Amino acid sequence: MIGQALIDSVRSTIGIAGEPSGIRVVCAMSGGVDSTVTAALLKHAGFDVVGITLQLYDHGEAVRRKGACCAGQDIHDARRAAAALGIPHYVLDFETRFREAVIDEFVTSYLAGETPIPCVTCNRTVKFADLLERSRELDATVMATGHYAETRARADGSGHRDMFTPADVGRDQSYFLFATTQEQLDYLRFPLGTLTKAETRAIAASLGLDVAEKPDSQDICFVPDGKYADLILKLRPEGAEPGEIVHLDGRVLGRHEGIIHFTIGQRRGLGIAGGEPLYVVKIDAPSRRVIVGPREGLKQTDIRLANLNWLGDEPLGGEALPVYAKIRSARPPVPADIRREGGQPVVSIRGGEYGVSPGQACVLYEGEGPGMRVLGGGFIARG
RNA sequence: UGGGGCGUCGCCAAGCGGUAAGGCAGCGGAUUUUGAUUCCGCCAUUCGGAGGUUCGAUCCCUCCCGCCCCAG
Repeated sequence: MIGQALIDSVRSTIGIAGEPSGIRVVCAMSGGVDSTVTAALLKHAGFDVVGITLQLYDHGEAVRRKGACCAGQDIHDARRAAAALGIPHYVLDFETRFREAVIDEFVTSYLAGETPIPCVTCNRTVKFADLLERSRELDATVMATGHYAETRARADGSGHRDMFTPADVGRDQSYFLFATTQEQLDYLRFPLGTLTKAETRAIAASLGLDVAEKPDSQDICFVPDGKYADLILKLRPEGAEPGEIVHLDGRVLGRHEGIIHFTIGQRRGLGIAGGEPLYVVKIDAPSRRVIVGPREGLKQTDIRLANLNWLGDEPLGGEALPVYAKIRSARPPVPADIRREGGQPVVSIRGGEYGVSPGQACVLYEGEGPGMRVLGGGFIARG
């Protein structure tokens, strides 16, 4: 059952004055628990909900996969959930767009010796650009997704919204949302941001949703069995160019079957036994070399960012601004300073960080602890 | 073929008479809307080979095999 308090919370999250039935909300439905509950909450709160599911990649091989999304079984789940909720539902074929914007970039990035983060790419292109445009075409006032993050209207009456980390810190997905522009943020809503995952599941169960027990998604959605390298090799066989594994001190320790198999900070899979564990410290794409060294060799303080999405109140200048920076999804933000240096944003991690991988995201926060404001972020650049 | 040293899991390495530590690598699992990291678990009935001494040997003795070093 859904109580009045929860309904009020959902209405508050949407934050649009007026009768809910007169407010159209497009809800992105992946077929998973989170987005299904999001749609259900919106419906129960009285909004004019339209469900949209994107078909993103080949639906043949992913039909029975656990933890996938946006293909095969998940689309059926979404459609069925929408029918059960009594809301209109559309499935949009975004396969071509997804392939060009997300998969191709993913492959190119790995071949360049970087470690891409496709979830961010997908959010900033397919979901929050293309899908959002469709949502506007459908005359929706806002678009909602099942992400765990919060947005709130800015108190200055500007109509803009700020993004914050969610109530369930363990499920914080702000790391994957850093590239959301101010304009997109103003249009987006994340109704689950005030709930915990456990509460979401409980709501799904109490509403008798079929997806209540569905496993969480994990791994890269478009990679069938976790073997992302197989996908790259299928599309670009040259990714299998072997190369040398070289120690920081210059010794050649062995060979590898392609730089696409490695990411900075990686320890396992090197197949090299020594006195102490070795980590990938650097990947040199042109020479196909994978440089390894002790853990201490991973330490880095200055990080240059590419494609900065800045959500702060004041423009970022040459003066250092204290922030908290998060360079990987499963680690808390750490104290840092950000400034522009010759136009390019540079983040200085005060205590240094280990395993800074080009291609990954460096997300910036204001303050620390629960409910941190997201100041945007950028992709970690090489060098 | 004079002298000395060494040979223990794929790699490194303890044990030196009482019934095989540990690290690395590997494998499996947990965690994770990316890749990683991290954590947990597994991983030598056997100590180069053959004999001998002993209640009992990887540890002592003998011989053989294979490396390494110093001399030549």
